[in-house]
Amino acid sequence: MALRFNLREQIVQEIGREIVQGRLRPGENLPQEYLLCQQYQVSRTVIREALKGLSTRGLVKARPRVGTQVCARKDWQMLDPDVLIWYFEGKPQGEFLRHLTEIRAMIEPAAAELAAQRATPEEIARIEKCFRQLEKSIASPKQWIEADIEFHVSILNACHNILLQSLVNTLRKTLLKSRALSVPLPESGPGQNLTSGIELGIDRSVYHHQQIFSAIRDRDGAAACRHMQALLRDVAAAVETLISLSER
Amino acid sequence: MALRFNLREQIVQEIGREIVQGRLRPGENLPQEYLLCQQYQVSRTVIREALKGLSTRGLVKARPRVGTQVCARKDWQMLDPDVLIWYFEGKPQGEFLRHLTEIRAMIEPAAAELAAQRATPEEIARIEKCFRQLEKSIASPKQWIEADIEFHVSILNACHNILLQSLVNTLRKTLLKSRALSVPLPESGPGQNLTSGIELGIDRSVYHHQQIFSAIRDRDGAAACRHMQALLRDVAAAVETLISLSER
DNA sequence: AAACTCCATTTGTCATACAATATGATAATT
DNA sequence: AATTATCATATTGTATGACAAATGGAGTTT
Repeated sequence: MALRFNLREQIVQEIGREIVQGRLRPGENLPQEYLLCQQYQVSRTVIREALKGLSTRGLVKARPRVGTQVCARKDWQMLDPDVLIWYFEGKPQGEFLRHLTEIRAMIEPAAAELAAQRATPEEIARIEKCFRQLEKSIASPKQWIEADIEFHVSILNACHNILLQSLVNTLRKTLLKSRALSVPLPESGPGQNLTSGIELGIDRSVYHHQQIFSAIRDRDGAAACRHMQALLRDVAAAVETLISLSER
Repeated sequence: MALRFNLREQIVQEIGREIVQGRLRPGENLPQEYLLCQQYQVSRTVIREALKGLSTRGLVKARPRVGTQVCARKDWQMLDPDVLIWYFEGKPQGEFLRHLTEIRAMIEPAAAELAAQRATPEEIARIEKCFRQLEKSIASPKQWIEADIEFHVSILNACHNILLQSLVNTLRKTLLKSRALSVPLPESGPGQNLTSGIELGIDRSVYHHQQIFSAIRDRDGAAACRHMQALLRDVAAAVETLISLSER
């Protein structure tokens, strides 16, 4: 067992995975606290604090005399980064990226349009700064991904909608915590064509980003929306490519 | 203090509000555990389990020797329904509805289009059932709101995107837990014109819903998108009306 | 100035006891 | 017989006291 966490956190992770990945099913009772103490060889304090971590995430509900039951899926706080990670760990590679890209394709064009109307001069300057950083990062995949994320976050923040910002922040945290992005890079040996393929895509990507930034700066919402759509079509295609490559 | 909750939950709520509503600021230290025990007149067990609930939501971080610090806002799990409610409690009336409607206007047209492509026959039947229920509920505001929510949820679920479903579920839970919807109804005395205004809107609303359902059934994504946009324009206008009325 | 050692402070963990609560069985009442 | 009231019991909720582990800083050495 990894020692990155304290006892409580380790047990949260273990039981959390058991539930979210379906080995403990909704309605089932967890063993009683004193049995969990024996099972994990820890004190009841640790078990109870771990169960609190799960009940805060809506995964279990404890009641005296009844015990601790696994909640129905509709009660789960799926938008907790840990819950999301546990969930997608149990799914095929790339599934998270696929869903993420899809919801981005729904949101970001409309968000770009709104940002074009609402962004303050400071926010436009911030978007430009992120774009310049992106231009400078085409050589380094790691830096490029970071700069790319910052660019999109800066646009979404310019919408001045706290719910949107919260969603983006959650997805960003999940993306960075998960290994979703660290998968395709290791196999740079035989897949040299993958690298060139990505670089081919990067030129188009930089162009799209430039067009999006210009449109927002010029307060042209329709154009910002259009170019964001085009960019996300490319992203979706790239994700599918990565998935098919990682399946070999 | 309401006794709806156990001690731990009460303290989670109290300190959670202190943080999210800004009376305890990021970087600040909470009092040490033994001091909190004195302050709230409870055992350290309760304090620790409460702090655990806050740290799971990303509001605080505890470290030996250093104490328990309020986290930066970017670390907060804003999409936890409790955190959202605490946050909007500190904001003007209707602020949550406004932000909610805005993010719906970004997402739902695209989602309706996707649903038109992807919905299974069962899901289309479900959407129709929700629409029929809506038609039957025009007389009862309470039932109408429920049916309306179910209709939109059924469309969003037909997109088969777990992230989208999770977001919708979170917002739905928050809406139902908060008093956001229970505000305008009490003042039905002098505001009779409000009622008639809403009923005028309901006719249009039923029409829009009908068009949306038909478009999805007929696999006409573009039309579904168009009609959803029209509906949400009306919703946004209604929200603004309610806000201005509640400000009198 | 940098690295190391030690110390004091705070949270982390353990153990035990008792209180509160919800369920099901049992008894009392109609 | 059906319903209600009571009680016993199992499980989590809370309290208390003790010790362990981790961390930051002061002081020491190089």
